[in-house]
Amino acid sequence: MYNKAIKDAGYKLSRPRKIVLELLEKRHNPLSAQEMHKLLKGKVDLVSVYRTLKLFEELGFLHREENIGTTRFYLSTKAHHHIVCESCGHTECVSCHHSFSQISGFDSIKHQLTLTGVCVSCSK
Amino acid sequence: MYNKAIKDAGYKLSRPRKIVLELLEKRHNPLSAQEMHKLLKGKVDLVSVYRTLKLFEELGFLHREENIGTTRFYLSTKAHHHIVCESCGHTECVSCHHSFSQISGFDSIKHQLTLTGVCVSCSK
DNA sequence: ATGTAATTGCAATCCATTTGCAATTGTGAT
DNA sequence: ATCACAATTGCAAATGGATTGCAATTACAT
Repeated sequence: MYNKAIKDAGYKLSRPRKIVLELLEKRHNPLSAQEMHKLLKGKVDLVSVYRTLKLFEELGFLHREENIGTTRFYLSTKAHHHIVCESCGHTECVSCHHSFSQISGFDSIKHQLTLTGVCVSCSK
Repeated sequence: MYNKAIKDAGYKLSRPRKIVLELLEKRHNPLSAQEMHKLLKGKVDLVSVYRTLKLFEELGFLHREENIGTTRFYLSTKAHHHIVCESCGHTECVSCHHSFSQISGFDSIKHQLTLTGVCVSCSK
């Protein structure tokens, strides 16, 4: 569990951290800091949400996805991608089978893929 | 030329539009609004840069690329990708040969790829 | 139970981008 | 060329996401 990863890395398992982690585990789709803050109904300060997300990302089990306007975060042992419905926001995981490591003239290549479309229920 | 596209669409070929277009044509790598504003040394107001870019994008010959922190724009008849050096900002075009059209449950799929790395001269 | 360093919450700040509005300018008609 | 007027600009102010400073609080080792 991720609780353990936090403690093992020498960080306190504080109330905000437990609450944010719980939320992320319940809803396993990408969420923005603001969305989490709203969903938590004032239980955790927005600033603490940001700081918590930053820590989780550093610990390697939270990944970010830059969208238009905000950044969304999702819990996972490994980074992957998501396709987001433009109209209802529904997301689905898309496994990553792309390698960009052989682009000439560059080292340590990282990539981020943003996929958007219209889901079946919205296209009717 | 893009001048023609602006006029054909019924928009005025104003001084800021000419200047921004000229800059984008000269430097054919992605630039942020702020970078353009700086490069233009006060010749065009930052707000006008933003409005001009918005228009060019609507007209279809300017494309956006979301990076961490800012959005960069590049002139092209068709969208493609770029790899950006994390340390010096140097960019290079990467042609797009990915098809994501067959993801089940989604229509009208669009994608945006962000590639970052460290270029040869910076990795020394 | 206690001490203390880590962490929180609030306010204030930062930075990219957008909006309101009066002044200016491009363009088509005269 | 000049005119007339809508489109467009530039400034100032506002917005919105994210970050920072700091005093008060809290997790946790002892």
